[in-house]
Amino acid sequence: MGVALRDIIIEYKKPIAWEGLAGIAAVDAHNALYQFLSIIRQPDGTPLMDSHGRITSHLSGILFRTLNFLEMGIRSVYVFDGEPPHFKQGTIETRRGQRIAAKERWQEALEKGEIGEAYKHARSSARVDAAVIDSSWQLLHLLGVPSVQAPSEGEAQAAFMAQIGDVQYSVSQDYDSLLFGSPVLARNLTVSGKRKVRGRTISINPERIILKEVLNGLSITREQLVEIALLVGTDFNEGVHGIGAKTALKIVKRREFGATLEKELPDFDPVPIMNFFLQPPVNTDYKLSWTPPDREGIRRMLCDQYEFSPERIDSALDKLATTSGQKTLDRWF
DNA sequence: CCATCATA
DNA sequence: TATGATGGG
Repeated sequence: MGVALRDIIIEYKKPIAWEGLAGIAAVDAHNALYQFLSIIRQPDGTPLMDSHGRITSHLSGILFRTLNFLEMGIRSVYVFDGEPPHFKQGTIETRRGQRIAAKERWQEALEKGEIGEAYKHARSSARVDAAVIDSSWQLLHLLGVPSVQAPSEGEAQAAFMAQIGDVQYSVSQDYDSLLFGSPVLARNLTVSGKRKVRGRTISINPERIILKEVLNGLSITREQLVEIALLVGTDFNEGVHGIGAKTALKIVKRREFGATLEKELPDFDPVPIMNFFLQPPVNTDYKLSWTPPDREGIRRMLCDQYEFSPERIDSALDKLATTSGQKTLDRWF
């Protein structure tokens, strides 16, 4: 998923306290939803579902995270993907195949009673489908959180909104929004601050990446960062086998991007993808406004339709009303 | 993922 | 008050 720039970006990832994140955040909806669907599962891999078998993991994730963000002074905007560019087709098909394979392995592991394996493969089988998107859109509306429909890639739309100052930063686990020009990217915005990795619980803290710091630090332009991405591979192209981020950085700084591509991938034309990163299609016709959560509406949707516990929903909403202080909230809505 | 409860 | 285990739908 995304682009493998980790090795050259790692030193520009700075820990950031929650107070420093107060403001408006453009959330990469697909990334967040995938994360929720992937992780919010029982140990054997079964996602949260209502009695009709409809998946509800993402609704739980959206609800608690949105309310927690509000308590931290973060107003989120969810940015949804539109039509993918035609050159993403290969990636889309590869992922589809991987999901199907993972689903089969999940079943096999279950039959063998291998719970840990089952969970692992179940995670990889997660899919953000139309039902997930529709229900997410509906819940966000009830929470009073604006959603924006991107014409194409959500990360590109989020980057645009950050560039023009409508949001302070974009939120995603992927680095693509930097390629699209997002001045600030925030990662690891989990409230619990903990994650299980191979049985161990490690602490995960929010981090911030400032595009300007990356470019200045590496002494490259955004165009060159995109060149690096094209060499290592993106969602839109395969990249050159054997070239990682560090090698790509050297190549690009030596101004050998064109020569390297010509030699290694003579049939690949990078220009359309380059242009897509540098001037992606974006929607400029949106408006952002936040309203207080619609308690009754949320209850009707989550409790009456999806069988959430009313007690849990009430206590989550009560916490927002009291702990943050009504004055603070009134200023937002 | 997050909330909640048991345990210390 | 902190940590770990468990359940949520």
